[in-house]
Amino acid sequence: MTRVLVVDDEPQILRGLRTNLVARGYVVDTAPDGEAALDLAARHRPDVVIVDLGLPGIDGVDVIRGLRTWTAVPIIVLSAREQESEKVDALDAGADDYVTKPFGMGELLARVRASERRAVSPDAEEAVVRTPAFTVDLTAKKVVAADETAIRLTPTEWHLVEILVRHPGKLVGQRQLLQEVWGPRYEEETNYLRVYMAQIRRKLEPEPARPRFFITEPGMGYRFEPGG
Amino acid sequence: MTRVLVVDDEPQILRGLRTNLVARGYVVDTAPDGEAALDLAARHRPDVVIVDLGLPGIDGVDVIRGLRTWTAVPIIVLSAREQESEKVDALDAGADDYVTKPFGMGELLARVRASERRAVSPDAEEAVVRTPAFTVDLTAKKVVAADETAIRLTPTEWHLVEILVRHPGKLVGQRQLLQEVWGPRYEEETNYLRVYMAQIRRKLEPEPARPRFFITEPGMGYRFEPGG
DNA sequence: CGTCGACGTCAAGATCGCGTCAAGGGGGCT
DNA sequence: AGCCCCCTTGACGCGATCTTGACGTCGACG
Repeated sequence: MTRVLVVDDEPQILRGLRTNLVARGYVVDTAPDGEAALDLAARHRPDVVIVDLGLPGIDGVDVIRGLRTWTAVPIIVLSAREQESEKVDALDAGADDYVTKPFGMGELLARVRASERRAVSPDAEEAVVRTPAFTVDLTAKKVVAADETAIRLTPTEWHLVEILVRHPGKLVGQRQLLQEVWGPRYEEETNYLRVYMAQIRRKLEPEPARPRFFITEPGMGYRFEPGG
Repeated sequence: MTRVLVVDDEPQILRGLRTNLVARGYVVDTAPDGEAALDLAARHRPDVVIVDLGLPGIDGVDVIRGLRTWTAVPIIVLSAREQESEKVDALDAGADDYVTKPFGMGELLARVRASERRAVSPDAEEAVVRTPAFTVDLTAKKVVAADETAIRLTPTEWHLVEILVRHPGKLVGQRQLLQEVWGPRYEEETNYLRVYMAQIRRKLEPEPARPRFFITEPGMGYRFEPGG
């Protein structure tokens, strides 16, 4: 399941893209302006972002910069402007691709596929992490306890678990966690981390009061220890 | 140093691209056809490949397929053909980007930069410093004793250890330590250093009273000696 | 031999960060 | 429209960590 965020101020284009993408099996979010786009991106964590440069309010290039402060998600730019300086600015701000309107839907879809392929390929291996108490399947986005029962995680819980599990043994700073899960404006809300780490431990740790796998490093961050 | 492989059958374009890329500090290989391209790619392992679709002999799309059998190197396609089906084929064969001729050099360079940026980010190097008594993992922010037991450091302790370990064998002034850990207003508080160095030695030195690794240079600062 | 400066040690109070609980509100699904 | 789940937010207690001061030790130097 690939989630695509489309940002454009023209309702027709938005509708056209949504229809085509949904028909290909994508899950689609749409945003009419930059504000909504940044907000949605932080909450829904799209796998690909398609953004129009000519937006009301925040400029498209600034949307790209805003995203790039905290995520490496592939960004495809749409634009009616042919000027080379526009393209260079958008690409150097962190965009991955640039398509000029009018564009063919087939081409755009092919570029989306290329973006997906790039993002998924590096970690295709070893998508399952096992511990003595539970198993995390990163591609299926599932957690299974040692006794084979499935464990349900909320989106936010999963997001945290995913980040920690992808860096086994490494300390992940609270800033980084907050930024990646909630967005760059939440770097100070260490409260969230405490609440959610407690919930995660309740669901995954044999003894939530004595964490073996999700270790707190006071004042610094959290660490996932696969060995326990 | 980034190595770029340019594949095109028109000598002028080849020369133009080489000149521009070399001027930007890239190392450039050129190939006039697909055979030479695949051969050069295998031998020189480029970081980015720029390939023209209209090649004599092997088709450009087949060059892409050939590369994709063994490498994930970013591939940028150049082409005079505007047809959408061409673009879709090239992208689905594994290309990352597609630029139609005539193209602006600034745009192409920006797309090369975008490719580079994507490729470099996922690689995080391991920074580990070993001594006979303990091992410091700078990326995981972890210290392990010689007997494999983990050693817990507080944030301040870790900060000090990190600075010293990153300058092995070198003397680090007390001013510098105080400034980096506590801030510029604490440059005179050499007390702090004494307290924390004592704690660090208690945790890491086999004989805290006779430091082997964290050496005091009276009146000047401290030094980390990996050999002990 | 005495003094002085710098360092190591220790202990106690203040502060900070963490885990926990619970209530409120909003959005999605039926 | 109603319900339920999830996210947000605040308060509280406890333990760990930081800060701070005092004291002992050692070596250099006069």
